[in-house]
This record gives sequence, C-alpha cells and structure tokens, in this order.
Amino acid sequence: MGKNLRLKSARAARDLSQQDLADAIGVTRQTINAIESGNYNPSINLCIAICKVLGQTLDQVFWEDNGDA
Amino acid sequence: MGKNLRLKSARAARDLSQQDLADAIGVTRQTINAIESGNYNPSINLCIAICKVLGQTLDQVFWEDNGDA
DNA sequence: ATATAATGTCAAATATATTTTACATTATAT
DNA sequence: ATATAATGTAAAATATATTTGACATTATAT
Repeated sequence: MGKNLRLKSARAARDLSQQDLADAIGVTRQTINAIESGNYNPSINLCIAICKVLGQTLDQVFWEDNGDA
Repeated sequence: MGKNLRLKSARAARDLSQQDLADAIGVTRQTINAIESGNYNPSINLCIAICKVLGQTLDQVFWEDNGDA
C-alpha cells in the first residue's frame, strides 16, 4: 500500500511530531507511524479524530490520491 | 451513537438493499446494518469501498453531521 | 564526535471489528 | 390472511486493529 503523504504533510504543517499527534488523539505513536507508512487500515473514528486535530476533513486526508500534491 | 442516515439514504437512492450493498463490497449484511444503526466503528477501507459503490465521498457519508439532510 | 528528538519497524499481547448462524420484526405483495 | 423480501438484533467464533515494549536508524543540535 502507498504511504499517506498527505497525513505526513498536514502534520508537519502544524509542527507536530508523530508522538504529539498520537498524544492529542489518545493513541500510540506506532499507530500514527503505521498509518503514514501505509500498511494499515485504521478505524473511521480514528481517522476522524486525526482530521479534527489537523483541521482537515476525511476527503482531504484519506480519500483517493489525486496523483500529486 | 447516532444512526448513519446519510448512508441509508444514499443506499436507498440507488435502490440497493443492505444485502445488495454488502454483496457489492464483499462484507456481510450485518456489517452494513450495524454501520447504519450507528453502533459501529468500521475501518476506513470499508468506508471507502462503500463510498465507491454509492458514488459518494467520505465527507458526504462519514464526516460530521450537518444537523439536517 | 556526542547527545537528543524523531522516526521506522518488529513480535507478542490485548481490544475490537467482522463473520457466521440464527431468530424476530417490519414492509410489500398476492 | 399468507407468503416473501428486507431489516433489526444477538451470541459465539474468527480476523485484524491497536497497544506495549523494545531496538535500530535518521535528523538536528551542541
């Protein structure tokens, strides 16, 4: 599976480490890392929680890739 | 948790039974029913599969309620 | 070069999504 | 009233997400 670069990018834009984001949501760092790495199928509630912290929507972070940026 | 009426509605708009939708995706009828009923936290891949069959996006079906229709 | 924060990854344990089987209820038609 | 399709729900089994703990690697700073 492909990496989730939009998540990585949105997180970086807010200057949050994987640990920071994980803490804000209440999951472990490994979970965030795995999602960004792409070998993962997170729950929708987790995705929504991530989006809220990052100020994005599901489509922006988890919907199909547009190909580029 | 609240019911997912947008899913129910989008499915009805395509004249698909819960069984039809489940078959199209490759899950069981109970899974679809549970998601519509609201006591569930499906995986993002499942949500995406549902959206594709219904011709909708994640935001349209699974993002925050707008309150009304 | 050394120290520290951030990231990548792995194996075992735990929590939870999803399946399977089954039955009750509601709608629609004859 | 009877039959049939669709839906709501539940308990046990299975698959998989998530945690925990641990170690290696990469970036950033001193």
